[in-house]
Amino acid sequence: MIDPRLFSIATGSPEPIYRQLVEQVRRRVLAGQWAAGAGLPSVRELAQALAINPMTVSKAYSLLEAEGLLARQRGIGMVVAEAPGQPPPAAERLALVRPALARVAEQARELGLAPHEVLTLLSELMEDPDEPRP
Amino acid sequence: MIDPRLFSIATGSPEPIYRQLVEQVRRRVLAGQWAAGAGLPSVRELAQALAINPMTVSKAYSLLEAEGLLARQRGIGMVVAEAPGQPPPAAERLALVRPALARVAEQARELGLAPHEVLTLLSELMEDPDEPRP
Amino acid sequence: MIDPRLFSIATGSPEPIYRQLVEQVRRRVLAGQWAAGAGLPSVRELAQALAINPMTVSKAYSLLEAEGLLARQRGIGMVVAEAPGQPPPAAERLALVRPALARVAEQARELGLAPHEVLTLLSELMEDPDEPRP
Amino acid sequence: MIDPRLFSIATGSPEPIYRQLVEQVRRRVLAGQWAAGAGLPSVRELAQALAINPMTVSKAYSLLEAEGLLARQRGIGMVVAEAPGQPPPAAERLALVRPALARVAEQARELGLAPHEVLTLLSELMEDPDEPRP
DNA sequence: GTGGTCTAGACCACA
DNA sequence: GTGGTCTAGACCACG
Repeated sequence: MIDPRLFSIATGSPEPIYRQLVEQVRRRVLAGQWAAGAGLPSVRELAQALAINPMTVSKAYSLLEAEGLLARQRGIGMVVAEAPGQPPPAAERLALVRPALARVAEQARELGLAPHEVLTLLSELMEDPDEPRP
Repeated sequence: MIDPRLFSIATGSPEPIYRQLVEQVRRRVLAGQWAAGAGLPSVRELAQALAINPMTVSKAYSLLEAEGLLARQRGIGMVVAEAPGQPPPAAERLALVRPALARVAEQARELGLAPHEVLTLLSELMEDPDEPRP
Repeated sequence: MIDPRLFSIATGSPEPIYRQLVEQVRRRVLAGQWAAGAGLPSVRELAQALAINPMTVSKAYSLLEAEGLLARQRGIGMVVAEAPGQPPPAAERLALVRPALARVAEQARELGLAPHEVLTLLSELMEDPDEPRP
Repeated sequence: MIDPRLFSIATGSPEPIYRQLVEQVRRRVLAGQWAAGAGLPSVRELAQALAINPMTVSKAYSLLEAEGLLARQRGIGMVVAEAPGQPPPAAERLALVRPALARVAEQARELGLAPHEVLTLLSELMEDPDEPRP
């Protein structure tokens, strides 16, 4: 079973808890970090580990089930859904960051930044996210 | 007067409309793209152009006035405030997109994307944001 | 605004209330019975009309929004989403009844019924659902 | 002994597994497809063949025994009970699919489908259920 | 044990 | 006014 300690929520964030959970799971499943069929922590267990209400976890799980990323096994719990046949292609995963990237690009243009400035910064951030600011 | 068509809102975005407006104006003023004293569209005019509630525009203008970026001129409307003294250096403007860029970079890494894939996409988006997806 | 009295729930049914609502709305939207942009009853209003908890209505609306059939207009309420470009083709609507039809066909075969017997019955039911049984 | 491969369950269906089993058996016994006295697969064997919990099979068998369709024979297992007297007429068996068929017909009408479209689809499904979708 | 559903009530952000 | 989120607690069906 997937370790409940792999999940985390930022209580101070404006992003709702259930959505933080949804996106954590979605990214890990799409990236293939969890094998198909792997069992997720039960609603009650994860709720206790995160000190939140079980319904909040349940809501996240339900949305992921509707999305087809998780499957319900009755009496067992939630498991990672079988991939529809193919491992997720890079193009599809790339499409997931496109909207956020487009928003940043728009902001950079509004700030009058040159493309190479932004690209250089992104390159650094992709290589080593924890690098101290110059 | 500043053209209302320069403003845009993404209705599908989770970001509130008033904040989208605030940050668009803030970035353009900080980038020096609008001269001090330039007049902004009236609340009613901008609200109609964007098909949103006038109260939403008013809220954005009020926040920008409180921040000192806009000033209210009786009988004229909102104008761009005098620059506080110095034109902002590129490094400082670049720092404004750093958090958003870092967030995207983290998501991309979680998705197992290679840096060059993301950089290529950003490069395209910086050059021509309206380019149709392949 | 769409009349709340158009909605109905069968309290005795094993089908959950929120799902009854989801499917009622889905069929009507897909059949084009409601124009794009038409406003749905507010959560509170529909909840009161049906004498159920507002969260139950909210859950149904949220699922329909995730499915893309409804859209949230902030401060206004839920509206029927714009069709992606085309009115829903008959083939797509037909596909929606395929699983249920396949299940019935399987049952009929298990009962040793001849195809023409079942087809005749369905034909009657399609023409006049309230016809008394022979 | 009745071949365990005659049984099938749809894991994705909202219908509980034990009820899928109960109704499959009930239909086949009523249709006279299995002779009285024919032996059913053992609980363990069927559970393994369907990859489900033995308790689920046991529950289905118990319900069918209570209904009088199956009988428990010591040392042998479950067998098909003696027919209550008369072979069931076709009209009676047809009545068993009527409710499900009426439900599908109602959904099809709500979707604005023409009777002949639905009848054509059902005809295909009755002839060859495993035909690939066009 | 598992998840699902519904209720009741509180608080929040947005328009 | 709108919907969204979270909590708490109850009951149910399934395995």
